[in-house]
Amino acid sequence: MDSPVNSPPITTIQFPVASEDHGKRKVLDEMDFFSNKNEGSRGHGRDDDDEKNGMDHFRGGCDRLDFNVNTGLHLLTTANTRNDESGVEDGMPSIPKRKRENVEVAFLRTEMEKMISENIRLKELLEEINNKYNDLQTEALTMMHKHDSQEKKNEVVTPRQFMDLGFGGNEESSLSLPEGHIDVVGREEQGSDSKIQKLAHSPRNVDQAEATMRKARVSVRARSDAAMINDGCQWRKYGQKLAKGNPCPRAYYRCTMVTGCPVRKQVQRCADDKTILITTYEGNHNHPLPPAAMAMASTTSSAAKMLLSGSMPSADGIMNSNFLARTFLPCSSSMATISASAPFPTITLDLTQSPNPLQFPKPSNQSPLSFLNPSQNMAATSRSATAALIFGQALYNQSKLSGLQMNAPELNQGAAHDHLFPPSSLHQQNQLSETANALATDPNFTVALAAVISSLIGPGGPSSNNGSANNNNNNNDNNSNGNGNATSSNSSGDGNNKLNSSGFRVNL
DNA sequence: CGACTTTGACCAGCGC
DNA sequence: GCGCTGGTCAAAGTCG
Repeated sequence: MDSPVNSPPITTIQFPVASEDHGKRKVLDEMDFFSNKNEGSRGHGRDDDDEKNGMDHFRGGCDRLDFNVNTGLHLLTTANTRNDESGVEDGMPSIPKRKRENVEVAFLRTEMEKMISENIRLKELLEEINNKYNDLQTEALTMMHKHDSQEKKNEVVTPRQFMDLGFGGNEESSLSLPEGHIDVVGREEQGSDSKIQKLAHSPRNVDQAEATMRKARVSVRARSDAAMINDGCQWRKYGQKLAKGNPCPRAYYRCTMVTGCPVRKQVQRCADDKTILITTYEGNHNHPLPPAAMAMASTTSSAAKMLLSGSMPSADGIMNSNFLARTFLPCSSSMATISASAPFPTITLDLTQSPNPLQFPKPSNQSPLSFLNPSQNMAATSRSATAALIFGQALYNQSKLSGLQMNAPELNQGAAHDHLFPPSSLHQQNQLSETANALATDPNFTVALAAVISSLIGPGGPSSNNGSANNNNNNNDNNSNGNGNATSSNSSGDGNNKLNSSGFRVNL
């Protein structure tokens, strides 16, 4: 790689970042930008120590500059080098040169301070945006709770459902439940509350929480001819059952990426519409995931956290239908529902309907999610994963609000609104904007999105999707040999790089 | 031969 | 207590 023999010393010396190569090349000191210029003039009898002292002084105060503003330094150094050389060759005295250096140092310091202040300002701006976002969410949750509290009287909750949802699924979500959780939601009159609180604080809380977390389920409905949607994970089928009320068998899979991973999923076709594939996830991965698998994993994890963290509008676990849709996707409807009537708390992401999440541009005659990929041949399963990713991030943001919701002082005050949101388009736009903002600013979202796009694009573009997604055109619905899809967690490494050139960012 | 699927058996929870 | 149902296990079969 490096050819120290033939290359001129100055041109081969790069930024310190790249100087960790093996070989004889010396690891350059932090300020080799400046020392370079001396190498050319070394042996001229110049007072290098003075310069070095000056640079050391500068270095001592500006360590952080090395990598952050190296480009600027490089440019200045280049110019400076020329000036220095000319200064020496022109016989210019060394004192003005030092003055120039001092000016440069002062200039760089000023630049650095500017950057720091800019950084602080941006952080404050981000914080402000987040606060506004949280406020809006809190307001929405408050109104939702008021709305729910009215309906609560007519609904019956089984103790198990309440318990499952009452104390969070994991330690994090458990902690997010304030002590007055039950009081806040006005259910203290229920006899089971004390029992639940006792359970929540018992030594076995962690075990039970884990069990509860595992019980929380995320169901994804998507139209697909494939036997299984491609979520990037590796699954192994361990059972199949004919469930009651559905002629299509239900297949049971467990994650095999790591032995002992608790994540399982059930795949079953909808009885009413066999083109709809219902995939139900349960549990959280206990291992690192390939980027291609992060979409669905983040979705299930986020949804489960939201379910179990008590961020639901009512503590009894009954969430109004379409609450999520109205909260996060005000322009959509009925895309996400939570059901507490099932044996386990289940959130259902319905990706079969027409609403267009986040109002991405949607070409006509295409799937509502086809904005994610211009190719109509793209596997519907991958589109589902992408949409699920968006849902997941929204759910995650929702889950982070649980504490806010529970601590909202106005939570129990009388309800003045019958609707969750006033029919204000401005409100909706603000909320949508905040949601999109939160999505875009979350690095996890970016990473996961990159993973999804990489899985969509694949090494050879949309037509060469990775592994299983490309095989999803099989029309053998009842063929249980669905694990041809399982080994699809590859092609993720370079996929991230392809993201930058995919042009997908335009849609964001 | 190892990994995976198939499929009947087994178990636990729940309702009657 | 019994039966139903969902979920899991594990032996046998299949596949590359």
